[in-house]
Amino acid sequence: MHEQPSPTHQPLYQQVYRMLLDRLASGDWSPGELLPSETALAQLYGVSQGTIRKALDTMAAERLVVRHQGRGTEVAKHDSERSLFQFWHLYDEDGSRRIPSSKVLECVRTTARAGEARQLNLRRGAPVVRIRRCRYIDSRARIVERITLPAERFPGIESHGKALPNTLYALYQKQYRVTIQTAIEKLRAVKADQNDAESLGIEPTTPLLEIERVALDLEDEPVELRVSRCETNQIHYKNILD
Amino acid sequence: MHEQPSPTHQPLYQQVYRMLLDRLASGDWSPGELLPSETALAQLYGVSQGTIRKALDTMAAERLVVRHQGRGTEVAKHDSERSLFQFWHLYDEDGSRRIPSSKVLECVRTTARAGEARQLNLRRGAPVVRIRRCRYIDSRARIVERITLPAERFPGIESHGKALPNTLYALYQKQYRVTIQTAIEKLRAVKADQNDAESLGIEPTTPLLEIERVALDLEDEPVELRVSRCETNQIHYKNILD
DNA sequence: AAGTGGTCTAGACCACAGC
DNA sequence: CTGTGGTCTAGACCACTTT
Repeated sequence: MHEQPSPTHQPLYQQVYRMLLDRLASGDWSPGELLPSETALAQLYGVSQGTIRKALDTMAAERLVVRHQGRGTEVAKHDSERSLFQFWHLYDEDGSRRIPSSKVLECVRTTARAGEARQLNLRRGAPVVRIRRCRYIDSRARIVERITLPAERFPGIESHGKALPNTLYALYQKQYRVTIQTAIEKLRAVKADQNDAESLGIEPTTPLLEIERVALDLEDEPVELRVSRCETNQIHYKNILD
Repeated sequence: MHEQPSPTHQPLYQQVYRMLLDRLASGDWSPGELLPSETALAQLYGVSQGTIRKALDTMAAERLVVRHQGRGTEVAKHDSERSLFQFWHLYDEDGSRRIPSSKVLECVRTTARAGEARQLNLRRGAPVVRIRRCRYIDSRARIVERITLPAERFPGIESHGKALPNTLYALYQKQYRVTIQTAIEKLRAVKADQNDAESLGIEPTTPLLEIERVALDLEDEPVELRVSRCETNQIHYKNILD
């Protein structure tokens, strides 16, 4: 079905993409569910199957959905595997990913500092939940993390206390209907401070890799701020440019 | 045109992609040139225009070619803009990319050390060219780099001496027909050594961000090893995960 | 005006999953 | 066997660039 050549003309498949994304974000379909088939969607939106296909292929490329030949198109789930492959960049010297374990040191509700408020797009003093945890690889403490969440998006999450699960993104999605879609990281080299040194069992002034991550949801709203400091003697951050 | 359903069956568009990639790698078309039109390629390979389109769209997604409506499909060129957007991840605090200037400290032909040989897929002691340079942002030295090239792929490059251009990838492509397609980076936090400290005008033990990059050509052969050490007070490494 | 890539459609056949 | 997504084709029309 064609339409008016208006000044704000967008290709059909982009319009369909937008509509499907909105429905995903509003929770019309849950992670793990199957979307209607291509032919059903084509009828629903009054376009050809090829147009639906192009929209779905785009969403698959962005990992919003997973296509299964013979089965259907599934809404992407934050199983531990996806978290690992999309959001975990720390590798061992031999090139293998190491799944760290975590120990929560602190998990409290408080108010946003100026920097946190700016990065999470909140007003200053807005309620946030702050988590500090230490992460272990081969039972050696390698990473200290400070995580800040807007309390409004995660009501009552602080009640988990120190029993918070290791894979937070799966928790966000399952319990709070928040899907992490993108993350922006800033990396710097810093000196370990007294706190870092104690948590990691190293001497102060040891160089650490600081990773400051802002995670965005399906609608590109920032929903998590995470600052990780890593001891990079045995591990490194791997990035592929292509 | 369909073909036999053999056990090694690959979709037509992937076969076409492969053939086009081979012709690109072998230099049948030069960077900046226009490929034959979709219809011409369709005739040439005996497939439909849609199949050619799918292959070309894939190549465009990988930045191997650039599509221009009304003009044609161009072989991607390593202008400074592309180098900047694909391979430069250091940003200012305000979020803008800073183009550094460079001063070459050393450019000599020598033999590969064990580590260099391993990463560049050479035998130990193979001839290499080693470059050391210092890079400046806002006329402050921020980065020291050690670059290692397999001499066979870049014959005579050492004769440039200290007059090497700032944008090396454009030189590789233009003068040596080597196109950098991918790069794999490993990031670590390290202490500045005596050399770093002198070059950057900082005190030893200052934490530096070390970026170890192996750059690959169109055929995924490693063709450059580059170790950069950056002072990250005013700049940071930015990475987007999506 | 001619030629290019971009969008959209319709229909055929194949490969795979599940009943 | 049915329904799903994956591949391939053919043709129409549009938007853009060049001559």
